[in-house]
Amino acid sequence: MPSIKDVAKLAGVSIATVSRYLADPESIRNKNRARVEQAIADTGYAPNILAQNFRRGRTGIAMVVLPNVGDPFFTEVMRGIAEVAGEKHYSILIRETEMNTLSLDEYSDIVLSKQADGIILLASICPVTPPRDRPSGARSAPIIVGCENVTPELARLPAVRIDNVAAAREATSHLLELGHRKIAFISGVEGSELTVDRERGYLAAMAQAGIEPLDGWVVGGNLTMEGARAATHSLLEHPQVPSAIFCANDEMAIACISELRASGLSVPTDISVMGFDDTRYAAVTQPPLTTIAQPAHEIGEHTMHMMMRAIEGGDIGAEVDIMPHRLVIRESTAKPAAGE
Amino acid sequence: MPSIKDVAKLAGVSIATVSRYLADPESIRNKNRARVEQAIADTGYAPNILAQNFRRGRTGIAMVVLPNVGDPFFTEVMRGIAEVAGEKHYSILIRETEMNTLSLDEYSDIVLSKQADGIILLASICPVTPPRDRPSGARSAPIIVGCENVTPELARLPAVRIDNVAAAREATSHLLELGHRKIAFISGVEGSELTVDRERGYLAAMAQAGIEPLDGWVVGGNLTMEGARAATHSLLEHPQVPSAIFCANDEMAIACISELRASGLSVPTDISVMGFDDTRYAAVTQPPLTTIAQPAHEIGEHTMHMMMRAIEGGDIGAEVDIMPHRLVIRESTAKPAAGE
DNA sequence: CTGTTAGCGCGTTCAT
DNA sequence: ATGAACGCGCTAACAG
Repeated sequence: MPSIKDVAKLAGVSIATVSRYLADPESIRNKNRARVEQAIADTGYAPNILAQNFRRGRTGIAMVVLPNVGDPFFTEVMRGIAEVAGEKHYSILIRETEMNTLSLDEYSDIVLSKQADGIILLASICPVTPPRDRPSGARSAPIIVGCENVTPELARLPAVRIDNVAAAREATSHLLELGHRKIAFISGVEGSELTVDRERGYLAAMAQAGIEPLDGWVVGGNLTMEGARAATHSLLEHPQVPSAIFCANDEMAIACISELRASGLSVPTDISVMGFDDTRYAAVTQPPLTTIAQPAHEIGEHTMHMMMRAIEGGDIGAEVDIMPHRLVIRESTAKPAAGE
Repeated sequence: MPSIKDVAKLAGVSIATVSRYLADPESIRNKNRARVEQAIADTGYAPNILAQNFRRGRTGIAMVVLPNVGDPFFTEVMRGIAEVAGEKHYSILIRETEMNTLSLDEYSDIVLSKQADGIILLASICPVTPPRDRPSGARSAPIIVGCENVTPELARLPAVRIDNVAAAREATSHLLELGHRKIAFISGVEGSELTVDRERGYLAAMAQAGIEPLDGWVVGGNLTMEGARAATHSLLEHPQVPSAIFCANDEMAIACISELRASGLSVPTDISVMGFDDTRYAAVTQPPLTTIAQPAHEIGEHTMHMMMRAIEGGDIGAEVDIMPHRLVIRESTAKPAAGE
């Protein structure tokens, strides 16, 4: 592994000249540039990024923490992140947290120990660990919340997301306008603000229509297929089986429909199902899913832009970037069956 | 940001002692250990991983290169990789290549420049760039092929995958046994061995049944939904519309079914559709998908294990780890309609 | 424009 | 068991 020193020696210049060439080839004399280029070719030299990063005190890595890499919505957000990251030669490091939630302090340690320059939280749960007392002068690490605010503690962090309350309210209203009154809600991960917000929107719409959801109509689904299956079952065993089910994401809606079908029910004839996210599966599901579209890719792009501004020194305070959402009506929702 | 020096000063010991404590807390005297621990707590010290890596000459990162992060099959492989990586404190860096294929040399540079300790190629295309002449003594970087062999040039690389030829042959045979004779194949990415292998399996089964596929029955789908849509269209416009379509992955099968439905055809009554991968969507699709199951998670685990062995010095040669596959019959395939 | 020098934080000899 | 000193590869300050 040739180092900058080998190149310098071979080219007959100092290592500083080579270093300058690397930073800006135009900054050295033509004559030397030619020799350096030749030496680089001859030695097969590639700069040691480890050393570069060490010297610069930065990693060029943004860490993305999310509950579930498999969710197509998150995937699309990640794509947006990766796209703008790539332009600026950042890499992104994915960390799937699933249930082992880290505290904010642990995330800070990650940045402080230079594993990453900053952290993007995608709808992940941060337990309510009170920030440890830090020695004075410890700058907090750049942390940006993508998609959703999570625990209340994070509410003051910079974020890029849609207005979940409003979106969930619109979704519920759509069902209401169709004539449904027995509307259930399969929520997300216990304790996440994302869930709280969407549930709040659901409850608000119901309240506005003068309906009080029965006990058992709001059930946790963990944003996963497995969770949604169990939730759907419990809904079907409810004394008042709902005529419409609003799922907090598409993933659950797909599993919900599958489960309904397995129970001999047809969608939307017997039960309407509504999703959230508008992932690429929403349109190909049978029946195609009525859902709330989020601009996933753009959310990712905005998040990473904000992150880079934060890394590169700008204090971005607690800026919150609210992105637009959109109700997409397809075929999984319809008027309730007569008699409902 | 406190450094090891600050801790040493506060504890009244040398930095070497602190360094030893970090490597093995038992290796220093009780008295000193207590003082070091206290000093670490007081300063809020966390080792600078950038410096550690620089010193050790390794990144602790494995780079995963794949064409499409959104594909649930790859996602599951990545999960397997990440799982075993995490146990050994490796991180994984995802690089989506889409169409901008890198040459093997460029991958080598990535490792040589210490962006990563090794590279895992997941069904990505490597263009046929002849390896650049390297100065003597340049060790080749650890590269492992997960899932599929890609270009013929990579055939000699260590790999973890199923027997794609055999699997595709079984899939096709299943259709044949049902009574189909007009069987089409929507293949993957042009130029990838993965495609070649599955196509070879398809052709072998057809040949064995004494059928020669018509021109236009084998059409590229790029492994994406968009590609599959177009491919399905072209199949429907074929003078001899097939009675069964074998898709090289589930993603395409799902889009294919959706497209068929949009054209007023029903699956499997009018046309049978067969997938490949058995992702988690396969079971919830309507109708549930007949497909070939690959042990995605295990493929990921094996791949990462192999990678770690390679990084940690063992020469693993061109070891190939063939994993088992399984035909999963669900409801998207059936006997052809009468008259076919 | 170029070379010399210092030092980033850590692991690792060598002494002691 | 511990401390002093060196160097990993590179960039940045300064002097020329």
